[in-house]
Amino acid sequence: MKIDIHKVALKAGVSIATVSRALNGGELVKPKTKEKILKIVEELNYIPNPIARSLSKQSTETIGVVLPDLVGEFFMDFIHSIDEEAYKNNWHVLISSSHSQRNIIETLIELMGSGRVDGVILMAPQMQNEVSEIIQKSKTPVILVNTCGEFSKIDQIKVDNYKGAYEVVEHFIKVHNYKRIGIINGPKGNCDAEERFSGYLSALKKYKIAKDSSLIINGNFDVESGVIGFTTLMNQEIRPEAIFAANDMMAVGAYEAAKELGFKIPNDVAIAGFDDIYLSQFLLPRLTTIHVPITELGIKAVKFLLNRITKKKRNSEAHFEVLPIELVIGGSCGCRYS
Amino acid sequence: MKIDIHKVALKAGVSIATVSRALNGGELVKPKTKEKILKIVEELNYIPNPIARSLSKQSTETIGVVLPDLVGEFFMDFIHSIDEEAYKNNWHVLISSSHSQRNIIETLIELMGSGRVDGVILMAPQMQNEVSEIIQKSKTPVILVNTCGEFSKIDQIKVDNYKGAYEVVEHFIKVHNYKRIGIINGPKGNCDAEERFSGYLSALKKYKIAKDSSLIINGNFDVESGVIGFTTLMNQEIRPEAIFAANDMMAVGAYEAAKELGFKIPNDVAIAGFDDIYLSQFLLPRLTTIHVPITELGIKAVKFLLNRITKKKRNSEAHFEVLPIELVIGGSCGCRYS
DNA sequence: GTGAAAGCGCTAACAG
DNA sequence: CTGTTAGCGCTTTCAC
Repeated sequence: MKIDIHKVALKAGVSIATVSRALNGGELVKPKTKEKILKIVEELNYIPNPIARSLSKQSTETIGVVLPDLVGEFFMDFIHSIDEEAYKNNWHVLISSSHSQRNIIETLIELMGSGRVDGVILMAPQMQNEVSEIIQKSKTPVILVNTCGEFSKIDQIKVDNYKGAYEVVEHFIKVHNYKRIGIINGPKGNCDAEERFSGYLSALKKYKIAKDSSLIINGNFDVESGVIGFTTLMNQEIRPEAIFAANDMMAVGAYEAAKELGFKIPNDVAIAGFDDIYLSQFLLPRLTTIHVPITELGIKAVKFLLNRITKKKRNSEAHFEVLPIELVIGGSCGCRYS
Repeated sequence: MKIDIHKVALKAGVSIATVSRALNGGELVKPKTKEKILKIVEELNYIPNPIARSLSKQSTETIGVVLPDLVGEFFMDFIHSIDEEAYKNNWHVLISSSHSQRNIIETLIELMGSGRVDGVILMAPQMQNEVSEIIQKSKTPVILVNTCGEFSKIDQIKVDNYKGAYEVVEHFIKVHNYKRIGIINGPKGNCDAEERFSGYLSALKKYKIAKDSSLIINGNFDVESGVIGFTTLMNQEIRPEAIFAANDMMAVGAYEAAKELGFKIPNDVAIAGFDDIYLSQFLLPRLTTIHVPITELGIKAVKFLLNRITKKKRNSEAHFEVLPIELVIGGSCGCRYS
């Protein structure tokens, strides 16, 4: 038998309003009454219906998370950190991903318009400008994660792709004295990829190494394009001494191709990646890469979003934050590593 | 400005009931009227409030997923497949995991009692019997995934752990003629682990190899316990010729320990795992393991659950299904593999 | 302090 | 075919 607030009220000999107050507000109810009610709630295992509550309060106490995809531990870690942080604040989390049949914009619009969530965390490295307009028009607070550009009224938090790439390349140059440094890029239009590429270029410039377009290969963040990228680079007359793969998955592809083609890492060519995925520590030699603080990203995203929602800071300055990354040295860059 | 069903009705010059019907039922509305309404809905970007709808219909069209944890690609893949399948049926998915502060039972009870979902998929390899009672008492349909035992009234779907383990060990014996086969077990009380252990024992028995308790080590499914397990096994006077790690993570630990201690796989000792995680294909040599059809598991879980919910098959026989696994041959068992 | 009653936005009889 | 109306379960004024 479904037990509702009326049953509790009946058994306690009070009105439903009092039950509601006892459960929420707090001190507007006589302690004795409250105690009695809570006891009965306990006995009956009464759980207030959150749907009804949401409808009445016009707030759901849940945040939506819109992701480009639902694959890999990277997103899992992100979700996990969001979930934990939300739970600490007694909020719920609704995950939405762009399905095969549906793109991110639709997902976002439906989520914001539906009243199903009070705010959303949007991770969209390939965000079109259209999206920012939609968000600015909406009354639902949104925080952008790993998006490019800066928007006047939207909170934003991201990882320091530029610096990460810069540090990798600088490490190649300063520590190992490599001059011919190739890069396997991420996909066009992907903001993470573009920032990483820009970090690569800056480092070269800083150390007065001329940009050589034969060393710049396009990839799209998957293993396969790492294989192709590596193969292309190493099949040239003059080979690179080092290759920066713009993410670890492509670095994995590079390892595969190296094995296939008989190149030794780092003796024949050094490799570095970006992301510090779990797998990267098991590659032989361990991959030199950039650690991305994904957990911190999730936690902070929740914090700022909740701030925006509950503190009614709807009009305050947009928050913009870039999280620092960290160079993780493995053996693939030429450093000795055990 | 929030736009609701009244605004649509007003603009269309009909009652809200008609709008509702035009949007839902279908053919009880004059085509002309319907068309007009739909046009206005479009214009206004009206999205029916799912909260209100749920309250009214007493159904949410969302399924809950309760997981032991939110870590690793295994769960990510599971979630992904559930999400896709649910989306195909226009259902939503709510993910709940046992948080650091809260156990799986509480999570389950709250979810079932709240009215937030119409049914739940519960993955609980360490399920206590208490849970099955709770489920049987509840009116919310639940499907159990990867749980031990069989319960009269609860749908259940799982992976064939027993057969998987059996096949691995049989492969060791029949193909490679190993006699001394060690095992690094999963945690006590974990059903997957127990079934795998039982498969191991059966295979030994079948081929008339005596059980040797010095070859049986306890682990708990993490890398660390793989390291310890391997080390323990290989530090004995008489070493095993092969080791079956009850999951891939522990096999990874075994690889690490092997490298540390200077053992070559598979020459000094053969290794096999279980799960076929993404990482396992990048180990050198590639790990021989058991592929678990996680995607199929998710899809079927959704299908049976929706069946139970929508077809009102609340009383029909409980569905019990064991999904077949598949032996994946790498080089770690001694087979040649490129 | 507590109760009565008016919604929250929508669906589903019940009339017409 | 379409409108009227009574809920769905809860929160929240407004009275008392």
